[in-house]
Amino acid sequence: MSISVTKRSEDYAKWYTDVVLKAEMAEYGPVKGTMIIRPYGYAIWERIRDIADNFFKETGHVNAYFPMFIPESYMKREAEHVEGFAPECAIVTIGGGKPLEEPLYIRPTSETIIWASYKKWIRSYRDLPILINQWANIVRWEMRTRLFLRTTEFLWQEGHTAHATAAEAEEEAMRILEIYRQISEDYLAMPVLVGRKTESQKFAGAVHTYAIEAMMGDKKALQAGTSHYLGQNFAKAFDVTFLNKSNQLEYVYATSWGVSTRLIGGLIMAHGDDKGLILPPRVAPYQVVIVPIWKSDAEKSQINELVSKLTAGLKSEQIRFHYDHREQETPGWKFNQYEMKGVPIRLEVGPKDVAKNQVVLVRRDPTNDESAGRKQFIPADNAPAIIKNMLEEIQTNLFQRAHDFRDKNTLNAENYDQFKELIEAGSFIRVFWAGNGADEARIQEETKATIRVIPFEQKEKGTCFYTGKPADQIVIFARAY
RNA sequence: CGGGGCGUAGCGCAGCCCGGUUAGCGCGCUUGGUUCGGGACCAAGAGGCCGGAGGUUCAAAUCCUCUCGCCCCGACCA
Repeated sequence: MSISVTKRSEDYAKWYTDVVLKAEMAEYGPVKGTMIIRPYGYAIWERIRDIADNFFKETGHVNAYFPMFIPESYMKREAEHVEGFAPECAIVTIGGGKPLEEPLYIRPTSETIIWASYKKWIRSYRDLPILINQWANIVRWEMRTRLFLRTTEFLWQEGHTAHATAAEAEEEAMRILEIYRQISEDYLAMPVLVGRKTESQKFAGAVHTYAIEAMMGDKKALQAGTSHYLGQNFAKAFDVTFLNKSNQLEYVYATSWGVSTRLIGGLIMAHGDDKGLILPPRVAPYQVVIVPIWKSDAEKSQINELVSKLTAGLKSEQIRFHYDHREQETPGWKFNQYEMKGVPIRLEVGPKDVAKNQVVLVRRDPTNDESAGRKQFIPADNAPAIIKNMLEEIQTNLFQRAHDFRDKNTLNAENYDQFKELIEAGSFIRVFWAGNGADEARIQEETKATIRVIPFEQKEKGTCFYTGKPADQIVIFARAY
């Protein structure tokens, strides 16, 4: 294990991989494109999972679990869906040593198997809505993989809801999108653009796809979560009807939505620096790490005494902490290690601190007042309260910095030449747009940039930068992960 | 699937062009001691059929052929 990571400015992709490996978040699995999520990385996922799960429960959703094997015939029911997913599916053809009568798809997403159940569950408008979420792993056979960002197997949650009206389903899709925005911005401190995807970018089988889109440290875009209004597409494919209040048979309206372990990749790239990870306090496995410094046994017991007072205070403030009293590592080694792991606040407790009843505090996040990485001395008795506030400050600071970075790197283009220049410099580009799918494909071909999102907030009208036609919407173009 | 790289100790690498007896280095690991406020030091150890198969040769980590795997860059995608 070398002692540092590749600099972000030297090779961003390498930096990213170095951080994932050296912060002990994940490592490569034996099969190409697979990933072993190590305890530290998994702890972050657990934070995200708990936060999301709470939001879902608060809005009336329940969890369930559907099988990972999907009969081939199910996959093929919805034409657009199978066309979109078939190329990236893994399929089981042998079971118990014998060829199977019907091949089994390993779920790339669970719409089909879930809607086969919904058909059995839904008779009347009184059975609606159904608001189910599942936490699961899924498999998509990607050609090009990267730890957390795109792996062959990944963890996610997928919500699948059934509604009596289009309006209600649309509302649901939007409600979830707003939850995703909050998770991303309020917890991961990762600012996102909220809006709709273009036809070419939408989910296979959806009527429309909504998404949150974030900017990474290299100014590329990351789709961080999607919420789909599926209309009656899956209800028709699986013949799921209900009797409405006027006793008429009608197809059910649907949504589906998901966020995945990709969020962890986003987290890394939104905040990390050349020393490694920087975690927002709200998702950090531990928000505070305490490193003792001692020489003699006498010092050791004094320090332990101070630390136990300290940790009692942290507990009562509900601050997650880790006391690293291992003696085989030196304090300096630990400092670097926890900076790599992005722990928001480090406390040092040594003999000098015992004498003054104080602790040394160092925060991980970059700050404008140059306190970043600088040691502050705080009274031990007030430490929990001070830390409590500082964690909030760190959370806000990280969001603000990421937000400023994105704004600074979001530029307008009036025409295609200007667009090409700006995209080379790497940034989000706001443009008036009146083009079609073919125009979008051509632009992608020529510049590698795609329409990331059509923001909901639309005020102005103008002239399309590409076609020159009058345009009533602004879209965001960028190169994406 | 196209282009590039890499497989030698747990990890990172050297050795390979120019074949030659016991295959090296750094980190990590073990034991003992000294250390500990920014990646400690000393001493003694453990650890490898050089990715796999075949060939050339008196002799192969090294040369040739085939093969497997992984990583990176491009076309598909959360």
